[in-house]
Amino acid sequence: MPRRNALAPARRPRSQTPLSRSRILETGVAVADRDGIDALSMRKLAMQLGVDPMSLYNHVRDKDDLLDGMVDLVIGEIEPVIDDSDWRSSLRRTILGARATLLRHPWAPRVIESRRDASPAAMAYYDAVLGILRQGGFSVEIAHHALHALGSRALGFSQDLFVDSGQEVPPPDVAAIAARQLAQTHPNLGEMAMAVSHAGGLGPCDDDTEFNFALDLILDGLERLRGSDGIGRRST
Amino acid sequence: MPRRNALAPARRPRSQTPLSRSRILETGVAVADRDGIDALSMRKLAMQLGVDPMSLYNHVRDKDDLLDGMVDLVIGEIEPVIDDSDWRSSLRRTILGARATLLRHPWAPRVIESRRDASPAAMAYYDAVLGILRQGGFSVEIAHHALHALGSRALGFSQDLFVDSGQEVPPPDVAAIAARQLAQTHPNLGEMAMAVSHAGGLGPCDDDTEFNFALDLILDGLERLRGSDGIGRRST
DNA sequence: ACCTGAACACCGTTCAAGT
DNA sequence: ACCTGAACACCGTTCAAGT
Repeated sequence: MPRRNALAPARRPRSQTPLSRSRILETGVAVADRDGIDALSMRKLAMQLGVDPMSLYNHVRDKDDLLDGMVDLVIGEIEPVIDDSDWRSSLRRTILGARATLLRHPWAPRVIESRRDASPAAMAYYDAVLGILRQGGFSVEIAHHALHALGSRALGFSQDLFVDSGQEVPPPDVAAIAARQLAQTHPNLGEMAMAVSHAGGLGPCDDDTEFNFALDLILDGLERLRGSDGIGRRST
Repeated sequence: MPRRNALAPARRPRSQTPLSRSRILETGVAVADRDGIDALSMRKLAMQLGVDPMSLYNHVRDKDDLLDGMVDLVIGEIEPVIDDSDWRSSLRRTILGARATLLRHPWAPRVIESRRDASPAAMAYYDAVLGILRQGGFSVEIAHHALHALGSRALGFSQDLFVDSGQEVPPPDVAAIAARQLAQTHPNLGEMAMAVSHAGGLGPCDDDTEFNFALDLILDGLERLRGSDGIGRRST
């Protein structure tokens, strides 16, 4: 908790410390962490800093530049794990570390996906990930494919479509009824809903479990391609 | 091209055909296809329909409801391929079909990711995908994991972080210089940039190639788990 | 050099009034 | 029942003026 006053209500119209790009970015991250990214407007950020909205534009080109900087700050928090003994555990621990970081900034995934170019911190991170793969014996080509195959998972998140997070877990009996009704129109979804929760009802999925399952699936697949040159893949 | 007048400039202040939810949704899709999703405002959509902005609210709860409906329309275009002989090719062809559909609506992935709940069409699609897996011999548990592991890929897209699409391809000599300069600060990225394009320079990645690589990697991994109950997975 | 006030051109949406 | 005009409460950003 380094930024002591970042979240305190702006009591004085003037700020005591002079405005700076990094102060703006840090406050932006703090506001987004607290209120969500939709609540982050240039005007509100300025108010938080005790400053006129237009003053921000002396340190930040526009809102996109602000978001670029915030993303860079967050990705910069990630610390790649380099453990020369084993590419697989190095990469796995690195990615789970990235995941832990991004979980502290729930708004980050969506903003990261909307960026056009990789920020300096993202470049450094990807360079480290590539380094782990090359060190582990992957060809340049396969390492490149691997990065694409991991996609956002390389940074520790997966855009879960139609997420049920934030939805409350219904009591088992209600869930069972819902699942049965669902099965009438969508038998396979209904069956799944029935089976997903141990109680036999429709419960929310465990994000961490699913993330780890998919990550291991991909890492296993990559291990099988290690040492090959990436040529001659089957296409069914 | 069924909607003859959907894109014609609104010549008359009144529309001849009465407003309806489906006419609004179809026009919304058409406008987003043509101008991008950022250009789609309630006001602009109303103008396109030759109608007062507020009239839309008689058929659509709010903008989120509009986007929900547009997503439902697009996902409804996808036709799952059911070929009982082989789960793998059924699923593969289904997903590549979804991909072809979404490529016609470049705005859709981002909007899909922002939806809270699965639309009716999405429910039907996922039910079909689950059906393919169950028919193919997967346990409910593994089929469920598979859906999560596929993530957005089940719908035919992968959110490529920091995409270089839309960027022009530099001439080989310029690319080579850029790659060499990149290598000074980021050796592994530089090496990759050097190797990616056949000409030895930094070129844009082939989205289709990468999508297929990752899809096959996942399908291969799933095939290996087929028939198991999903219990007893290793965690490194 | 940095900050600011007023202003511009947009948003989504409410609400009361029309037909 | 459906449509509308005016209005509200927001946006990001330009620009000329201040210090």
